[in-house]
Amino acid sequence: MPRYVYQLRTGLAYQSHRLPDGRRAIVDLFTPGNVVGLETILSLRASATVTAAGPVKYLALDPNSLHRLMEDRQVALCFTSLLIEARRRSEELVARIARFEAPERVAAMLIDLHDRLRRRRLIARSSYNLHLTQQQIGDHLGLTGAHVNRVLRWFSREDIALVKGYVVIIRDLPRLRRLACGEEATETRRTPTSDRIAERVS
Amino acid sequence: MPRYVYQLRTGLAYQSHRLPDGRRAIVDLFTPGNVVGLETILSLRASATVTAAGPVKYLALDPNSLHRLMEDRQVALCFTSLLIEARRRSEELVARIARFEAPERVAAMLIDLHDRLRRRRLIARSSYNLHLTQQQIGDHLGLTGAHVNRVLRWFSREDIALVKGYVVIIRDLPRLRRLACGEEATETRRTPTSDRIAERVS
DNA sequence: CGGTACTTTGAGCATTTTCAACCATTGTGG
DNA sequence: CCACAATGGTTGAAAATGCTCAAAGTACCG
Repeated sequence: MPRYVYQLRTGLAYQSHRLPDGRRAIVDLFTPGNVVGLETILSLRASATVTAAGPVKYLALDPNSLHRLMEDRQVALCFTSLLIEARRRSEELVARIARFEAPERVAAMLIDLHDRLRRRRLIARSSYNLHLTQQQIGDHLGLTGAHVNRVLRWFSREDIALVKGYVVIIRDLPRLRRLACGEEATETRRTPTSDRIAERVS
Repeated sequence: MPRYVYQLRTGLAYQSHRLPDGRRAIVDLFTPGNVVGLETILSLRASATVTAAGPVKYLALDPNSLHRLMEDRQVALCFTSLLIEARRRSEELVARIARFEAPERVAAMLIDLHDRLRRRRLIARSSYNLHLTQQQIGDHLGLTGAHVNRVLRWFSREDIALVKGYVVIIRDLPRLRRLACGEEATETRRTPTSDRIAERVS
């Protein structure tokens, strides 16, 4: 059953999977400009749910208009490019969750959103709107809401970033960025062991 | 700099990211039929490395032939479909790593590969070839090699599946499948608490 | 053989979860 | 204006899952 395709205009939306026992994973975040439901290009059913996080505006494309648009080679290429972009987002998220510690994950998410919004000139003075609860952030990063809270408190104490009431204020962008790249030791990280260095040069 | 696109014919390959301090994440596994390097369709540089896991055969497409092929609408659609499939793989991997416990992650990987190979009739009697070290499996699932080992020993003791010397033998497919869906309690999982059930029905 | 790469295992430890309680804010109906 | 319920944030103590490190075992290969 073909469905609509949406382009987000303002606000934030996310795509999530839910497990039988209630666990939830938020597998992608959408910022303005992102297109939702690209898999319906090929009339495939969506496997996941998309939810608006807070108030959003979007542009809806019905399946017929979409097919007409896809006749145009340029438009088709553009959609392909959006798909490639979405895939890269997913891959980076995998790496982030698989190999980052909690503070790095949160930092990476904050930086990622900062950069995406900034590229669209939707950001002023390193502050932006993030309409997600700490539980939702946890579901996105593979953490519990409680632990997200602890990390955010730590960011706050260290004056790295403040996240309060759906607003993010980045106080130390360079440091946050280093954290987001796994280049800065977190609270308790040890220095690399000798064989980890050995592995690097091999 | 446009590069080649490859279709894997036999064997296994993977795409990985590496962090500055040596940590590695294997963000996608390729089985026969999968296409590697799709992002070069749009002349984008690849951000990740692709590695063959053991002996492989593949078909290489140089950028020129690729562009000629893409003239054909049907072929272009086919590539789009491959991209959508790749994206779905990534999303499922995110959910798996974010919300599954270690045994579920390993089970999900084994089942996923089993199903993908079976669809291509590359599997006989629930046994197949998996040319990955336990360390590589860990890098794929966000675990350490040592812990992957413990999970595999447990699968072996419980006679769920045997993974030895790059060969997987599934002994209890239904149970492995239940584990892979998060529907079966692992070693130490408690029964769902009442409010988790409450969340489910809400 | 010696070497290399991988697996296996144990002991101790760290990060993160669980569970529980309490607080803050906001909206709602009386 | 005041309960009040509902939602989300904050925090602590205990538990656990998974990690680190180290050592020994196995298998293969030149």
